[in-house]
Amino acid sequence: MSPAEALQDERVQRVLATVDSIPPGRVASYGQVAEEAGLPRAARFVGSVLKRFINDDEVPWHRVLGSDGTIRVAGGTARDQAQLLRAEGVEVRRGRVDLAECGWCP
DNA sequence: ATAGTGACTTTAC
DNA sequence: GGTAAAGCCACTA
Repeated sequence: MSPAEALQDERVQRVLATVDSIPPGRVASYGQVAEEAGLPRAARFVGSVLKRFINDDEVPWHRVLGSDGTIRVAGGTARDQAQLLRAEGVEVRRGRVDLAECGWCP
């Protein structure tokens, strides 16, 4: 494995680890996750990674939302995300989550 | 190396 | 409270 390859893989691993570290019943924004992962402004990158891992049951991608707690997901995936969040005890209203109540505080 | 793209964020209207 | 534009990072072609 080449160094560069390992590096980009490490970034992904970092993001996944951060998302996995989000406690149940809590949600975090892309920027928040990116910052904790060591990529202060790579919120877009975080989204891209999560998109690739939607089929992965080991990653709680549904706990990651927009900066205002709004679900920035396209398609029917948003409904699944809201449903998953509700199943964890997160109150989802009109495609939105109350960050003041369920926001992740690291 | 250049250009285009994306589940973002912030500021302004 | 929506819509628009610019800025940001990393990836892919």
